[in-house]
Amino acid sequence: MAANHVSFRYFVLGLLARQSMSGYDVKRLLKSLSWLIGSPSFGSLYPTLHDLLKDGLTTMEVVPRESKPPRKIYSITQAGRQVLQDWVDQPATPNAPLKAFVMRLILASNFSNAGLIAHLEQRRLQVADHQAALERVASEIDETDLRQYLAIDYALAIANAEMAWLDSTLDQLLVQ
Amino acid sequence: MAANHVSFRYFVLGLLARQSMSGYDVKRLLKSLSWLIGSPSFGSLYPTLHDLLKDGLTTMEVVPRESKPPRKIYSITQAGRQVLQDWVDQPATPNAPLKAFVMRLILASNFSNAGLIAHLEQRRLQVADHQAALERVASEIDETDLRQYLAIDYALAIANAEMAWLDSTLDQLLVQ
DNA sequence: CGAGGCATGTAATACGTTACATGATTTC
DNA sequence: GAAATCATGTAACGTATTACATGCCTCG
Repeated sequence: MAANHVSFRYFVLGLLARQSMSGYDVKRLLKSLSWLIGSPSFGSLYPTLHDLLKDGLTTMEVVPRESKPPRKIYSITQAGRQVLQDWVDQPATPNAPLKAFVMRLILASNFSNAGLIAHLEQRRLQVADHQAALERVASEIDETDLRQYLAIDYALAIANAEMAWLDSTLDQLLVQ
Repeated sequence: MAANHVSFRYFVLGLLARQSMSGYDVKRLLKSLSWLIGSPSFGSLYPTLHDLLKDGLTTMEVVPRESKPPRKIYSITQAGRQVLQDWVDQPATPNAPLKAFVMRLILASNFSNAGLIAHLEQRRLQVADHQAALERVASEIDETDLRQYLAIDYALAIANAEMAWLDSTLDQLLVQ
């Protein structure tokens, strides 16, 4: 139920776990990371912040400023940290989109090493599946039209790069 | 206005331009390509198909089968091809998500060489921007926590791979 | 004999974007 | 002096997912 909403909610909570900040700050941070995960509009960000507050996962402090609208600084609570930890420790859903993987990757780096490794290994399995599926498709169209092959070739290039990164990163984490 | 919906609509139309098929066939095809673009549910696919038909961009033929529900085969019309061509020839929106790029890449391979090159060059500019943004973020956090650097490193690895693919593919297309 | 694929479709619900509202300050 | 950034928020609207409804066939 509502996996996207839930993960975005927790992702925002995770950003607040690193550092207390205002909604505007969250937006700015998200924008700088927007390439692979996108950046939600204020229309969904502010209500999310209000929900987290209402559920006791954050607290909010109004910081007034002279002749400017006051900033509202959100901080994570103990309850919030617990909920976040539980979420990060959960195994990823089987066919999670790239976006979900990256969001968890950003947060997982704050938590247990074992969880991080599990997360990467889970992703490795998925990427391997995708590679196989892409190669299957490639073998079917290869001979007909080179132009049609472009998109598959692109996807394979990305998948191979991701696989290489996962392998080398897992190596480094396991050696430690 | 509703760029996502519009592009998905046209993307389906583009798949029908390659080959006439049923809604179920479209779903299967989308699933095989689902890695980078996702695969919509029937709840949005069937209404989209109905819309395209209603707007005269496709025709539909009911193919009955003994003791099975009949299949509904959709084919693109001349009007549909025109609309599709116009859409493909449009320059990509400035900050289009990866998904939109891939959808257009899949379709662009069916159309003009010049349009395809323009599409790739447009994307090249965007990826270069992203690389710069990621490196800016990387330089800010580098020294503090190596674990936090992971997600940035991941994104950079993907961006670099995409850049390499774009360069080599553009080379090939321009030589011809 | 149950699970999953084939094949279509609708309705309720949840989600997200766009547009609106307000207003000072900084940058070109 | 216009445009962008800072800073918050709500309401209308569009879009998508999930769940429901139906039913046969095939593979293990």
